Amino acid sequence: MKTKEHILSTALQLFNEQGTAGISTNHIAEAAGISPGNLYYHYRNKEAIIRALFEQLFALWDTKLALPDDRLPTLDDLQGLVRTNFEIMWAYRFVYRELLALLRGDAALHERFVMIRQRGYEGFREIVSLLAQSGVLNVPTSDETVDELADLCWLISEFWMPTIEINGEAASAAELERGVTLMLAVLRPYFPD
Amino acid sequence: MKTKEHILSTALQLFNEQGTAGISTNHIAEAAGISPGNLYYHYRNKEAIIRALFEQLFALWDTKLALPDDRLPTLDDLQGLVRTNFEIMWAYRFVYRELLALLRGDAALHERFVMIRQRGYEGFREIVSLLAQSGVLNVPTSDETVDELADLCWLISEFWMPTIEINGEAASAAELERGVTLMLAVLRPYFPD
DNA sequence: GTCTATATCGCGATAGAC
DNA sequence: GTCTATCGCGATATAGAC
Repeated sequence: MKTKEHILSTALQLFNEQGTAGISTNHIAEAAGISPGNLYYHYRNKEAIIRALFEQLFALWDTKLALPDDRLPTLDDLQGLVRTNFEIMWAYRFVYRELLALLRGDAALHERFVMIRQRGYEGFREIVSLLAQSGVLNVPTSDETVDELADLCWLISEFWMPTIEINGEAASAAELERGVTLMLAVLRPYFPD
Repeated sequence: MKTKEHILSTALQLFNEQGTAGISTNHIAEAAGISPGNLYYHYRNKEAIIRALFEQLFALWDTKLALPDDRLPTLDDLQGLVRTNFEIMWAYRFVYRELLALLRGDAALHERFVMIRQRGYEGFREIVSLLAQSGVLNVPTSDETVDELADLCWLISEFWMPTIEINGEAASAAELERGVTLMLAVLRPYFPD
């Protein structure tokens, strides 16, 4: 299984550097130091490689974005979640750079992505709701404000990195942290006292 | 100049429907009812067509997103701006669906996009600041909260449509309006009284 | 301005030897 | 599992006639 994983990590690097459109299976094979034929032995085609990378991303989301299950979440937990998400998204940055284009070409992947994403969003919604319940946020739990705040936090979590990447330079730690700041700015009016 | 414009509108439609990656110059020519050679007479290559479409988008932004210059802007103006922006982005929806990929392949376009976008952001920043000055928002004009609110409104304005498009269906009017709602939710805590 | 014809290229994918 | 060799295809781009 070593070659199979090597292909994936090579492809990830190339996709992150140059985008999926400019990278062919030949490029990946050459960069991985194997023959094109060998690549096709391990993966049906480029689409399969992209799918496998998405699955790695899904697995990371699944394992690293867990909520504490023994206590109520705090504001720090929420910030940590967003920071971790930024890290994961940076490692797989080609994904959100061309997400809609990638999903349009692969209906099965699209469906799966939407499902996974929905789970992630609901986790977010749950945290905000629990913060409201525990009084960290001064919002009635049943209020639609909870939904709005969750939507806003989610939007930042998903699209803050693409936003700063538009300017061209690599996303610096300081710029990413600005995203966390903005999320807190959204919530700040609801801090008690 | 009729053919030249016809090529553009045909390409726009195809790009919006199927993305730029899947559409070749041959496809565009065929859909436009002209020969491939003729297309190349009018445009150097596909990149040139994409650039021309970006220029159309820039022109729309420039003419349609103007602030009132005879009075202070209102909250309604801000909402109208975002709605208009949504309309424009929908007409050129292929752009934000694969923005970072498109810009990476064309340094000159990238530079120009960043400049135009910067102008747009500053206009936004200006509105929020004026809303603060005129007391529509209860925020000290010099406060960093103005920057945060401007950043948040801008993020919604740019990425709300891509967000809802992830779910796969065409962006409905109701879903787009939700973006306006979220922007108001960001500002609401700062409404006077 | 527009067409047809064509040259060149690289990609995706497979067959068959090792 | 891995390689070499190769086929077929479609995309880009140009030449030259009309």
